[in-house]
Amino acid sequence: MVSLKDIAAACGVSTATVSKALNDLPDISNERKQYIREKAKEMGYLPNLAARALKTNHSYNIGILFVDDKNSGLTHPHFSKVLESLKTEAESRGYDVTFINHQYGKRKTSYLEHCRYRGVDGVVIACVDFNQPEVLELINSNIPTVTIDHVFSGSAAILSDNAQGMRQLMEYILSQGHRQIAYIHGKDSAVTRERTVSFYRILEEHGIEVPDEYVREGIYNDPKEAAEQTRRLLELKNPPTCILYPDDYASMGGLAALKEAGLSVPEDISIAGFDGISIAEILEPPLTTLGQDTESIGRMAAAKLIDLIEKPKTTNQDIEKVAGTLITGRTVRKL
Amino acid sequence: MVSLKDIAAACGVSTATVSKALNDLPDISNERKQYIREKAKEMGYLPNLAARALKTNHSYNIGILFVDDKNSGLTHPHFSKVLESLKTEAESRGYDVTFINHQYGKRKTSYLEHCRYRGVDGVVIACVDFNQPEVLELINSNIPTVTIDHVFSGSAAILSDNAQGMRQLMEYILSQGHRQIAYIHGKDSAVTRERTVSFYRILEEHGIEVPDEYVREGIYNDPKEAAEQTRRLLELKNPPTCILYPDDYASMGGLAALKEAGLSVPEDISIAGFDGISIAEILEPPLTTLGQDTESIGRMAAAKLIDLIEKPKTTNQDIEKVAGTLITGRTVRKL
DNA sequence: TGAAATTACGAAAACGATTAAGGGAAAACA
DNA sequence: TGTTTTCCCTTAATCGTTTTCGTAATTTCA
Repeated sequence: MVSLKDIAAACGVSTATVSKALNDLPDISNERKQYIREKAKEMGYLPNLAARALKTNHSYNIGILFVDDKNSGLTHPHFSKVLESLKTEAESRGYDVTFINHQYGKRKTSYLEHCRYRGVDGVVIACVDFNQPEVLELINSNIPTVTIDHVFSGSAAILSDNAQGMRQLMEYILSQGHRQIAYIHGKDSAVTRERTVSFYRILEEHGIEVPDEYVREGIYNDPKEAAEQTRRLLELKNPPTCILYPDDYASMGGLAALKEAGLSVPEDISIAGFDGISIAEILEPPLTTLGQDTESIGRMAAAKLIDLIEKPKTTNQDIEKVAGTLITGRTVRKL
Repeated sequence: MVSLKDIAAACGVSTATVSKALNDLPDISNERKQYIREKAKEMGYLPNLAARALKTNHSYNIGILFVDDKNSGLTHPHFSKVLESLKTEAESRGYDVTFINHQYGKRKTSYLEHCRYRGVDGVVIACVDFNQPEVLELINSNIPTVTIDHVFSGSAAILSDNAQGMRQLMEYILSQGHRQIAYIHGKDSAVTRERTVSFYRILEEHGIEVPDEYVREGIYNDPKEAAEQTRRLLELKNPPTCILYPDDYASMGGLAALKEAGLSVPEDISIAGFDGISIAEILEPPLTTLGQDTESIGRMAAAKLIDLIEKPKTTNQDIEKVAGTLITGRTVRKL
């Protein structure tokens, strides 16, 4: 591997000069700067990141902390898309992405330890239980953090506009004439609360009362549980004409349960998901859902974190909302 | 951050001694070794990876090169599961995982350059066009590599046993009485060839002739294309009783096309996928498919690569096959 | 008991970069 | 002409490890 020293030798200057030339510092005459840069390119020079990191405490590496209940990791139907876009943005700014966890080699480490050990410059936190002390420890550390879908003092945040999304979805369903709308929501979390509150508010605005049995707790991304809750809803004396699921993936479980019960969607009963994962659109009929702007969420999270890393002056407490888009699909029929 | 120097000071020894004690070198008396280790733990010492990497040229970082035609990245329905298991295994052995690509910051880099720059200790290569010169350059470099689903001289490989998988799937379909079996395969690749050859061979073994129109080229993980090819098959004078798709995800496109054409599965026509992605089992009816052992593939790839990194004596040319499992599902009916 | 071998440690160089401080030469100024 | 600035460049320290080599102290052996 060619190092600064080699270039210095080839150019007949000191390594300091080469370093400055390559980093575009003002301390070097223009012609020499050009010459050195050309020579470096010609020699195929690649800076040694380890050496640079050692000296500057800057690794060009950002961490992702992402641990959902179901341990889906990279296979999470919704977040894998966010991650993909996050990764793309990070890469385009010269950062690599490392997953943070607490199993490291033989020993358990805290998230913070893993971050320090790997020397990440910052961390994006998504989809974890934000009340875990371990997570708090990380957020309260001096490592810059950006959280997704959760606001935390001491951390910037990117939020999907769940309330507005729920509104778009509900307004559409209501416009199709539905009045008996059930909602199988996910486990309690900031996102869940936001959506649920929005759900109740919108119905109230329309003067519609919701029977308690219509609102049930399910589990995010758990089709079996969604199927189970769906069966419960079907047993009601007065079953809903439309069922909302916590997410698209769960809604597929609901769909299966309905089919098993001999009902067809949307002729006999309507359903809607949330997220807009890619499978939703290739179902027949395509799923009615609220498409989250995963591309923006991921990109903005990376961008914000890197801004925080590179210009720490930026306030640590800004929050950006990302709007979703209604995907009409065909699983909600006109009554 | 506490460094070797701090521990050395606290223990009244030199940094060399501390380093040796922590790395369990024989050059240190046992009692002192114990004492130093305790002190280090007590002080919350974490080694500085950058410094270590600089000195040892070992980053405890492995690269993943993974670029499919559809640029699905982390959202690839099948490989995301392989990656997840790969990542888990790597982490359990103290390695982090970095994605390799050729957009890095502003400039384009070759895969090899990215690897050298990030200083990865080895690379797992999957799902790329193995004929690209860039990929060859990487494989022929001195960086240890493991390829998935492709054999290359100069690289270890983990292979899914596609021929055997195809056999299991076909034998099942044949056992259900099907004789008119169409196959929409993916674009040409080692995997595609292996499956296609197996497909023809098995039919031949059973004395069944395949009309040319029954074997069509589709695209992996492309439901739209699968739908299109499905429609073509339905137009035939003598349409098949069962359609094989390149993968489960594509088969959902086929399923939608069939449904649109007013056919129900499996009553009117049977279908089968390949891979065994999680959605397959929550469809109603659940998809008949060949489940690939993604867990093993990912784990073995990571394990082999790390073995290669840590004990370079291991031959560079060993190949392991991973068997799949038939997932019966209910989309192939008995004729 | 004296020589050889072993053990346990430390001093110091190195890895490849960044960067503060210093200095020589040219340019600017009086 | 002498002094001050300015411009470029070098020297050298430093980041936190690992590792070679030297050596003092101890043990082993003849």
